[in-house]
Amino acid sequence: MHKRKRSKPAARRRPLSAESILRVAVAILDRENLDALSMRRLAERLRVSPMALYNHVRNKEELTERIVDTIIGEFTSPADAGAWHERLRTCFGALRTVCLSHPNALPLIERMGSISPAVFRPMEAALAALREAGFVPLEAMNAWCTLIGFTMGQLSYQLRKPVSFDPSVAVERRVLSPEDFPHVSQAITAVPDWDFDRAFAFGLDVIIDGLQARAKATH
Amino acid sequence: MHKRKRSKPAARRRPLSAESILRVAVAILDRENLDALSMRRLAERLRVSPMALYNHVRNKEELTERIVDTIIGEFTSPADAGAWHERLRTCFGALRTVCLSHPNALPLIERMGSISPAVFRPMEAALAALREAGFVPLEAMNAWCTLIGFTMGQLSYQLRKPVSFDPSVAVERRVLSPEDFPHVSQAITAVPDWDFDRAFAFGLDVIIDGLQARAKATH
DNA sequence: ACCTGAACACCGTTCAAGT
DNA sequence: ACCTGAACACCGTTCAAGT
Repeated sequence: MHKRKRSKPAARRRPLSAESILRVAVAILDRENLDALSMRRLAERLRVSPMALYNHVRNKEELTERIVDTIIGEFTSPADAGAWHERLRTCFGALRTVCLSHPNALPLIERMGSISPAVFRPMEAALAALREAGFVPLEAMNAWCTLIGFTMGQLSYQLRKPVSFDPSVAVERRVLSPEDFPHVSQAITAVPDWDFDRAFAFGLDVIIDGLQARAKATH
Repeated sequence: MHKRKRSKPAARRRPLSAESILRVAVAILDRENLDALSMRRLAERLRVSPMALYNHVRNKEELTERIVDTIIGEFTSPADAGAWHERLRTCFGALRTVCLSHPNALPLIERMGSISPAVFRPMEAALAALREAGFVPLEAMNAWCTLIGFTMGQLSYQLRKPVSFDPSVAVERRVLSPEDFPHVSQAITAVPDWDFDRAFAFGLDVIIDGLQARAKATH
């Protein structure tokens, strides 16, 4: 018989590893969505029994934490050179870009309980810039908290199920009446082309201006 | 026989209604957690078959959106009087307090796709103050976006599974080495008593300072 | 109009068994 | 050391049936 060696088991991959599991998991997340990421479907994609995964990952929670690590691991710190406020801008801009490249992962990022170096790299870069600006540790931590809160909070809005959050569809559906919400109504007609990039740049400028004023005040 | 009228069916409540369902659902959320909020457990608490719920609520998604509406509905707008920056402060402070009183609901709030007046009340109050400050609609919207992003993003950090996010436990577990993360390490030893209320006040001040500078600049 | 039980198609995970 | 199938205890939801 002319069977080729081991050709039958239908493209049975190289031995399962935490890396391959993680790679396929992120692929499911990016190409489908969060609901599609179940242990059973993941195993199916890897052509393996669901229980095989548990040899490489303790449980689903550990899997999701490692996914978050992998994603945040894509962040690269800004160069040490340049003005501190410029470094802050590129730091949080880069973090935002990473998160935007994996939009379905945001709920996992927001709810991660993990501790890995990856998570602290943006923090380290930001604190370095803030200390250089002259802030004492407490101020630097408060400033970091302001910047990361703003960045992630904006992303949360941007990546929400979009149609329904758009205030203009609320107007169409009559739940937002111009009598009860004059300013909201006026704002959405006056700003028909909402741009999250522009809003992020605006907010970052506002915060950095506020920080700069404080940095000068204490010097 | 001395059966009391209808006393047997074990405290079978008044007829099921969307209100009673919502009330019990929020109770489960507040006293247990998000995982405990399933249609089946909710029905059990209401002493009713799971399917009975579907006479009052289209599906679980509609239920969670109505929960978010109820919670955000607890927000009360600040009075129209006072300086615009003070009104902003009380507005976002009040919103934050509401969210903090239902800590397990934050993931639902962050992922709501709902449109109801409740959701736009804080926005209306903030835009009113911002317009009074002299911002044109686009600026006012950008400023709103900055403030709400910051507020919700901070809450997301504050309400994370706490132990594991605390950087100091990362140090204990050796994943955060002082050599690789000098500034993070220094910051957490220098600031042992982290206070989210203080951090929120700091961030709000920074943002409002930045906005105030802009408001003056254009006048 | 409202509620029910049975059933379906999913979950994550334990366990005993195989190599 | 790694993988498997069967089983358990859950989900949300459909459907046909009851009042």
